[in-house]
Amino acid sequence: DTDRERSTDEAVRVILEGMQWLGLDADEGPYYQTHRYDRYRQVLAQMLERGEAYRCYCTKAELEAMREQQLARKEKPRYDGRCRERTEPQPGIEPVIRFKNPLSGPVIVDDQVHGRVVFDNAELDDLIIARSDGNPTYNFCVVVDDMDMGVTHVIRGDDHLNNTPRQMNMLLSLGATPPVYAHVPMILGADGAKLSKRHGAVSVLQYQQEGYLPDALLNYLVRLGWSHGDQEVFSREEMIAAFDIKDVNKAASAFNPEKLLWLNQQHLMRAPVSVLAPALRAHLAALGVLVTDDRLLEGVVNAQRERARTLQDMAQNSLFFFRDFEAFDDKAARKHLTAEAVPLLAALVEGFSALPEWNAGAIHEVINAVALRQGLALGKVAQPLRVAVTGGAVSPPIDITVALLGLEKVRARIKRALGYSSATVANGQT
RNA sequence: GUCCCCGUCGUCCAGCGGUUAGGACACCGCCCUUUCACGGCGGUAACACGGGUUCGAAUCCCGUCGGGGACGCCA
Repeated sequence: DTDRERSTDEAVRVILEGMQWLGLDADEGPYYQTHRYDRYRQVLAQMLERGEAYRCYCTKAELEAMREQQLARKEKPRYDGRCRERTEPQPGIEPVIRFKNPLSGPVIVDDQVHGRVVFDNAELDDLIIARSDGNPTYNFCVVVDDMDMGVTHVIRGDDHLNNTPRQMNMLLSLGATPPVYAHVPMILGADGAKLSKRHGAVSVLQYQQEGYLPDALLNYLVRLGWSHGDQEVFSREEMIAAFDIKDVNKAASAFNPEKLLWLNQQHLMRAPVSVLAPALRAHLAALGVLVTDDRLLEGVVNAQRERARTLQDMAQNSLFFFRDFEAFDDKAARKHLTAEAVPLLAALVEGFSALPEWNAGAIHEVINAVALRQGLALGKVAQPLRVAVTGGAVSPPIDITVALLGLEKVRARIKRALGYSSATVANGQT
């Protein structure tokens, strides 16, 4: 949080809650770099004293001119170290502090993903480690933190690979042993361009809101740049057991929302009711439905788990279980709630009402018997019934749906459907 | 522009000198089926290009091209 501008309470909260939702917990921390400024200043003073860092009095205009010239000469823009020998303060200028990077020689990064990467010190410049207001910068803070906190492994996106030699130089200068580095490939947007808000670079919490399971998101992400045979679906435990940083690829990968959706469904099919039920309850609540019947909630989870790709879908498609639908789906009603359906629905109500035991098996037999008696295919009876009790043409298996709904609601809804049928008959719309 | 990284189906991965180049998502058929799904079977689809090395290259080397990243008193 060394950047006062961007490090808002909200930004911090989103990170912490996102990690918590994913179940990615930490043994210590979190640590805030703003709380450690005294320590950074102490190291800064020490480096200044030892000549490992120096004050730079260059103005922004001067720096800008330098940059322009270098660009014009087709060179990599970088600070030329002109203040290295300048010892006298410049009046009216608050200096920044720069690290005195070695002028030559190689810096070798033995990266766990990329292998050996060699940089030339001549390519590196003296980076600013403290701003003119005295505040330390990120690249310096992390170095001090890595040293102080005994960090052994740094695993981060490979956009940081270029920072590594500078950080190693500072660590070496401070007499610390650099940690092991592993730079994992970046994730690009679905269009192959850098990930942006447009295509997926949203807060982790947004995936929660959209009805993804944390394990599914983790599963999707872990398979980017990594694999374990032909296995696609991993439980959290399986990921942990199979993963090895050494098996990670070097190439960036594109974010594919379709596959995430598929994986989420796979996890929805496998997850225990104990995790799905509360999650579905929350998504129903977001749609304005407060669930009071836990048995029903669990039944719905099991009935819907393989036909929803997100919990949001599941909630949306399950509304009719918890409250009466406002109107029949037009197309479905016109097709199935016909005059021919009236006697069928009447027979079903009769059959259901006479049932000594209320369960899917018994309900199935009633539907079957009605179809048989009328000489109709099962679908000819099932569809009108489905539209009658759910309002639409899509639902879990009709016997299970009816069983979950209960006799009372089923009777009321069929009665309502009979009203619809006779109304259309009266209007000559059949 | 300079430096660094990367390059197998549209996408995610397998492949580690000899394979009909394999799996998954998506897409297209067919099957299962009371709807929708799930599931099953089959199909379309790739080694960026050019040089080497080798009896033999997707696999090794070089170059080209392409993509990404870094180059900030941001992190």
